Amino acid sequence: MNGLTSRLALRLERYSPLGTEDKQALENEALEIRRYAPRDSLVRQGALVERIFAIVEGFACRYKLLPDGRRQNTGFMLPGDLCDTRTFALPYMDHSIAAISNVQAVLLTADAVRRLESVAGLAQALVRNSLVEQSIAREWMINVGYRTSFERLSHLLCELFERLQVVGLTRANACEIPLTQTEIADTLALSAVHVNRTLMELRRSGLVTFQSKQLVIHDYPTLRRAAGFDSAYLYFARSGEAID
Amino acid sequence: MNGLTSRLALRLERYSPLGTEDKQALENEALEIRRYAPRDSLVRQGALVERIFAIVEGFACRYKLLPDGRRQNTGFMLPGDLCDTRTFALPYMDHSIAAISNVQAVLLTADAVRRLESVAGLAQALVRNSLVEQSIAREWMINVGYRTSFERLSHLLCELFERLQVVGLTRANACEIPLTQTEIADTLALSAVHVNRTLMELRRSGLVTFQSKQLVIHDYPTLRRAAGFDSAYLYFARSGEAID
DNA sequence: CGGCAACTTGACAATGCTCAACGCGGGTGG
DNA sequence: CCACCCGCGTTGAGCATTGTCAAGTTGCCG
Repeated sequence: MNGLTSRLALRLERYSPLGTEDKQALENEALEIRRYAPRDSLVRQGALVERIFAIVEGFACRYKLLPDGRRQNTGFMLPGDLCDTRTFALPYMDHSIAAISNVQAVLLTADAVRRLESVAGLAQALVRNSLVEQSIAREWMINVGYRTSFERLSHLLCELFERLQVVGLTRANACEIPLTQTEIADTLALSAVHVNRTLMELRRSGLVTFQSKQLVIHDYPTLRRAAGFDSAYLYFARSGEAID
Repeated sequence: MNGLTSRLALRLERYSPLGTEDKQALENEALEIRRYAPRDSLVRQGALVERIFAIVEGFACRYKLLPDGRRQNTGFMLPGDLCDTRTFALPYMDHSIAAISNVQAVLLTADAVRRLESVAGLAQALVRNSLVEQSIAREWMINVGYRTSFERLSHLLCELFERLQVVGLTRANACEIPLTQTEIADTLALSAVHVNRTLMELRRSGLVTFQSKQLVIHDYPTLRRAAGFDSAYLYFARSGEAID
């Protein structure tokens, strides 16, 4: 297996064990690779669904725009993340997807997806992948809903760290998160100014520093507690173990 | 077709046309019916998934609890609504489902779901049903995120009205919505007190009255505009027409 | 008739927003 | 090579929306 689909495999393996034939099948469908620069659009709201994406490198995000220009990010797609394979069943996109950093993505056609889903080991992993995306959406509703700015930000950082950890993109207690404060604001439904202040507060309280895209977590237990973070909603099995 | 699955069929038909054999298949699987009183639990967070639900009568809601007792409703299940058929692929529920009013639900086993999905006309409708649920979740993220209390409430009322309309549960410009102000508050991430004030404001401005569970919309065009409501995310085709 | 849940209203507090100004750094064009 | 510019981050001051607390009312059900 080359580097291209290895993150995808790492990710899917947390949902369901994969054999070599499963990984090979992934590799076989990784035919069309595309690169995107920050802010490039992958799909736009209202567009027909002709390809779905598997993110191989970089951060992308799903978002919706309000008529007055406000923007809400409804999900992040990290390396190893894959769109719901059933997306083809709807005629148009209800939201947009754009690159945040430099992104490399595998484009999959409906046919490619059909072939992948017919591979025994992959089928379940793909289904679970979509279900977890829904679970994350529900958790985010709580995040932008009842949590305070401090909890929101802490929670997002915990989630990003754990999701990156699964695909091998963290070092001990640090990782790279290529988000601007404005992008975090559009995710947490806060103003950019307030994200800045909250980030300062996190720094002053010694829990976390986040500067020049580098996240360093100084006190994870306290951070988790402050965020009310319980990773159950991510459904990550320890690698090599069954999820249930 | 008896009354039991008729709402379900009405709903699914908006996603994909159904033939008589499709409706018959639904009817055939409606074996286990259960009734729930307000606040009864249908499934609890953490529980194993053994049955999924199709709501035949009444309102239910999905929700998560925060450790300190705050509660966030993450979705409503109205008559005709059906859980994602793939829910069985995850080992435990990440959220709970409870009845809001008196509820009548059809319980479906994994086997029943498999049989339904093998019926040509139903398969696509079931897939779209789940995708729309995800689309609604994204819209709700915006709702609890950037919208003001006035917009939030207006938006929720628009959504509920249109969803009920599809299953024939509205009269001209009115419908029954069995929600308390506290339940609305837990949905919109507002305090119950503020929901009350906002409801008053809607009433004073002549857009809507909502009293003793009866919603009456006096000026729908203005309400929609105030809410920034665009029903595209619900993906309802006009009955009898293809969705795309 | 009593009791309880839901609703209503007022006063006050607080979290987070807006506006505004300024620093900093990297990229670009003269 | 330097100067400028622009995006991003930082900070302050004042304000607004919404939360909290508290008290009181209404209406239904037993």
